[in-house]
Amino acid sequence: MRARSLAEPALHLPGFVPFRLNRLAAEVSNHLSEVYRARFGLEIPEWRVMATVGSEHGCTAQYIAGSTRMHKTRVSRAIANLTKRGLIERASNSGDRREMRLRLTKAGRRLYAQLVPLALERERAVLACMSREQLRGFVAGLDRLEEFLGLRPNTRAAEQSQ
Amino acid sequence: MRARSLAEPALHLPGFVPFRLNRLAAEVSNHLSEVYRARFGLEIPEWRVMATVGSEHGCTAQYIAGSTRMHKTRVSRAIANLTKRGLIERASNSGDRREMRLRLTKAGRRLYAQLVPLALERERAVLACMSREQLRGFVAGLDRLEEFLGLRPNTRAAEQSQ
DNA sequence: CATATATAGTTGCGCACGCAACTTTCCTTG
DNA sequence: CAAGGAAAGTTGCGTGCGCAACTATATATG
Repeated sequence: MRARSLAEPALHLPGFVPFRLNRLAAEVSNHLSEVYRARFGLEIPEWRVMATVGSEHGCTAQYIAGSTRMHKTRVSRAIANLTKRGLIERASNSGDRREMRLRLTKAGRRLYAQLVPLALERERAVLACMSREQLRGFVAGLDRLEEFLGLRPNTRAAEQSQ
Repeated sequence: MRARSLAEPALHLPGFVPFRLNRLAAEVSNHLSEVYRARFGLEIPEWRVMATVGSEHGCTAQYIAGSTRMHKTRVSRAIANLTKRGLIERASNSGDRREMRLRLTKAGRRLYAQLVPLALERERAVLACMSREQLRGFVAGLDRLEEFLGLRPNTRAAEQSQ
């Protein structure tokens, strides 16, 4: 466990994994945003809400905040925008009147059906730079890191937000 | 190359790599920020500038923007803050009086010497969740993605900014 | 040598974000 | 069933960010 911090601390940002992850994530997001921003007028929070509600019909804002790890105010504003645009609808008819069940409207489902194939294609185009073996190793690392950092309980309720 | 977008588009955000990268990067950054924010009062842009200037003595703001892929205004403001705090100093004595050569001050070098080992330790602590073999595979994927996305020319001049 | 164009860096502006505080509803516990 | 506390969601506020425009300097061109 001896660190290499003797005379030369030797931190080079381009080789520092936390920095590399940030830069890579930002770059990949930029690629993706051309799809959901330029072509559909959605920002990242709106896109994430659409994607979540699209596959988890009837979920709550709290659930979205937990699974995407977005701050609940960010989720709240994204939902407000999407509702105003008529892409999702809120139903408070649950047994718990504090929470709002979210669903895509007809227009929302139409947009979702257009958006998803394009998003998947963008993902595929980026990941295509790796061999199948490389991709397997990379995703295994992702899995491991997410589990270690407690990002894995996606399917579960994800009650404890940050 | 047949996509799976027939009836069910099948996009599940927790398995969508661009999203996973964003979430992971944000989480790792949070871990790191406890070091440079709480203990040294630096935000991400300031930390990146410190780290860059610390290893690339005499570099310019343009170089930092290119290598970190931060917007030049973000870099400019970070430099202004760090200069105000007396951690870096600007010298316009170059042959080109438009650009400013950046260096750590004595106080800056002191802070840098404290900060770097802690940052490296945080990186190590996170990466320690992977076996040596897993880490190798993960970093290989990182390398490949960065090269594909044009994020690699770090050591070079990085003249073409975004 | 004058004009035009490009580059390094800064600043005004609008906006999205996170924090804290708030409202409303639910769930305790006496 | 009353009261305290917790949870879902919203909103006011301050701030950091990106865009566009700007200043100043350097370089190209007639």
